[in-house]
Amino acid sequence: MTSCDDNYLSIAIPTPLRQMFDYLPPDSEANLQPGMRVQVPFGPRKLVGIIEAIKPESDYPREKLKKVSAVPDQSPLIPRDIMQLCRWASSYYHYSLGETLLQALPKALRQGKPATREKIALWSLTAPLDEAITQSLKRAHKQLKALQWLEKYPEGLSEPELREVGISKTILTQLQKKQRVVVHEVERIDQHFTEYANPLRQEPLNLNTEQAFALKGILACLTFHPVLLDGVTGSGKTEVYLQAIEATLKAGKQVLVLIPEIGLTPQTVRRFRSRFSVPVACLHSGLSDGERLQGWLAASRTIAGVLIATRSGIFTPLPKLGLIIVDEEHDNSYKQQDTLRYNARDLAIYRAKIADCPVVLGSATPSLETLVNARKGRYSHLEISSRAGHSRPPTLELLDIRQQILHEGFAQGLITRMQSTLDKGEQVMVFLNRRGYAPSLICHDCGEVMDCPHCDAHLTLHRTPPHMHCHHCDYQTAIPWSCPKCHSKNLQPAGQGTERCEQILEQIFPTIPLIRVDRDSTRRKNALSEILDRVQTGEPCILLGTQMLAKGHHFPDVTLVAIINADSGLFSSDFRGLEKTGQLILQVAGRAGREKKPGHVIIQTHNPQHPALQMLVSQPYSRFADSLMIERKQLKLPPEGYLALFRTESSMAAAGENLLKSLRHILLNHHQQGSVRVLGPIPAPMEKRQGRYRYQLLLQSYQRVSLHRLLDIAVKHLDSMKLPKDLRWTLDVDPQEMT
DNA sequence: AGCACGCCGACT
DNA sequence: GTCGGCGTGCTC
Repeated sequence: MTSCDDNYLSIAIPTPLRQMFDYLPPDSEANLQPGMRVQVPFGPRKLVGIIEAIKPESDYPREKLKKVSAVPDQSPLIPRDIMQLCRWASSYYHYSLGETLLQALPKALRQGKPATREKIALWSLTAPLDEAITQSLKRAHKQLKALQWLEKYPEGLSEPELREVGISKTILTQLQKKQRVVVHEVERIDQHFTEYANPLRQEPLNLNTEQAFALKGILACLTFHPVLLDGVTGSGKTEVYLQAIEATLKAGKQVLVLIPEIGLTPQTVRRFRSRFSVPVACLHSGLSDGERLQGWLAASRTIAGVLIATRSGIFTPLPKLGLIIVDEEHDNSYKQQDTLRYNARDLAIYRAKIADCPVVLGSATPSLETLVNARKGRYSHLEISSRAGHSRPPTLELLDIRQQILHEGFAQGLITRMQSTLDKGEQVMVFLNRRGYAPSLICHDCGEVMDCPHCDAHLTLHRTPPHMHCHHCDYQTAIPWSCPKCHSKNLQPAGQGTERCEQILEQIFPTIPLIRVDRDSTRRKNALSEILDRVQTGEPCILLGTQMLAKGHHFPDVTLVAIINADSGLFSSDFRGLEKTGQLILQVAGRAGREKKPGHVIIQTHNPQHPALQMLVSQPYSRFADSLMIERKQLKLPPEGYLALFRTESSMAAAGENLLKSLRHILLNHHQQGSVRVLGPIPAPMEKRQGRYRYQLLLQSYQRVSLHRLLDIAVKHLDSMKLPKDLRWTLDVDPQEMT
């Protein structure tokens, strides 16, 4: 409620200007509250803004104030807790509050569309499934699967829900033609999740001792407490999550589950939806703007009891929030790499504090940041060291390939092991973190390497379809006939990509089905889930792929995992390179094996004596992490020190460097006591990218507070400068990658 | 960041 | 004579 004195509205506007703008209330008698959406005239344009505060005075001359032109909603779209979260994010990441608040809303609302729930089309069976129908669809695998899902949900399923379980519109239309299914428009149910007699659809599984202990730890109290759930892959973390969610729902509270970008697979959603009868909403990049709005509304109106979302979901209102889960908390995709550069895992901690609820960070390979917090007692540390259902952990082995004859990157020893695994009727997974045919094309006569004209990077050679491709700026060109420098026709691919690997493996194992999984082979919608279905049949095959193989999926019939080029991760210019490599290797390793058939991992390396690799294969992850921590401590690097990185980008090579040089001077003048180190400016690891020159200035400190004080000064300084038109600067607090 | 205003070059 | 290049300045 606003008193009659409060006649000025402070409005957050989506502009990089770091200030609020005052407006007069609209003519209409609206119940105005902070967090409400407004439409305002702003210069020559009309913008959507958020009421940041209602106040009795304004510093701005009254006659110059403009009036709010419309108030589209009855109540705030940004509730108090989300406002608090955004204020914190805005100040911590030194980003405009207006832009922070607006990015917290789904695009449809940002664009001024009404916050209304639409009618939805629900699909359901025309008649119960019987033997005859099942028989008739014996060869139409997918159609039958669709009918089986619909049978379980007599109330009907929407298209997005069906898509999440791998059923496309095409399948539904086919079934509609056969009159097996019907579609009807219904009002969306506005039943709150608390009104379901039993939130469960399916009974929980039995927990082993460690799982039960972990669950108890999470539910020990329902007030704020962060928990690191440190469980090896296959230890049954998800079942612990599900039971913690169950308890939370039964207490009348909602749950937010954050998942890495590629982790939000149909299988994940399926698992949650089959367990719970209350609505499970989800938000991820595969949805349309309209679908995202509906998911957001279901969560913020307490219709959904559970929200599964990727990083931006951290900003979704959940009025009854009672538990946050961040799965695979070490995953890089929690860090936004542009605009507001937040880390959703870190925001999750703050949000749980606001909501006064438990927050679970789950991982088999926790980030060093989280491990330190656990060790210092800020988080409770719950470990699950054994795999659920008595399955044995995978064994890891370093394969020394020094002085060995390599068959296009494969050591003979590895090929032999692959053969014997396939002979046993088991599956093999080959992990290679490089797309394309070869990472470069080189002139055998003069040594010239084909480079991207816009970046300091080699062009990747692709064979299907044949072209040269820059993975940094998307530049594409035909494969050259001859060397542009010496005109020799002797151009040779150098190094291995997945396409080339595929070709080689087909030669070595001509009778074995080979399945390639990378961004190129899975571009088509549903391609990945079709591939995964095929692997699940258990027939012997070779699964070849990139990162995509490492996340979210489990391949129980894979018993041998080969990591082809582990070395590329060992000497990365980024200080987190080793940590990321170790996590990746263990994540890949964790994909394999089951109860009676444990997985074995072979890591090809030229550096078998590398201490980190040694540690990784012979010791638990925590020891590996310890060894990395020593170095971080010595170098003042996270988690022992805090970093902030200024980046510049300009088509003129010197412009950015000069800006950062002047910034450096300002900072050193303001800050002589030396608790913050200012390093640089230096060129970015890839100085030129997309035709622009990039520089960086690194700030490093043991004290977060003094670092942020200095950042305030720096940002104020940069804001006051007028910069050449194409010179951009950004600030990255707690940068994840220094690229 | 947009977007308008404004002041100089090659076109129907 | 006009369309349009992007410099500069403002946004309650």
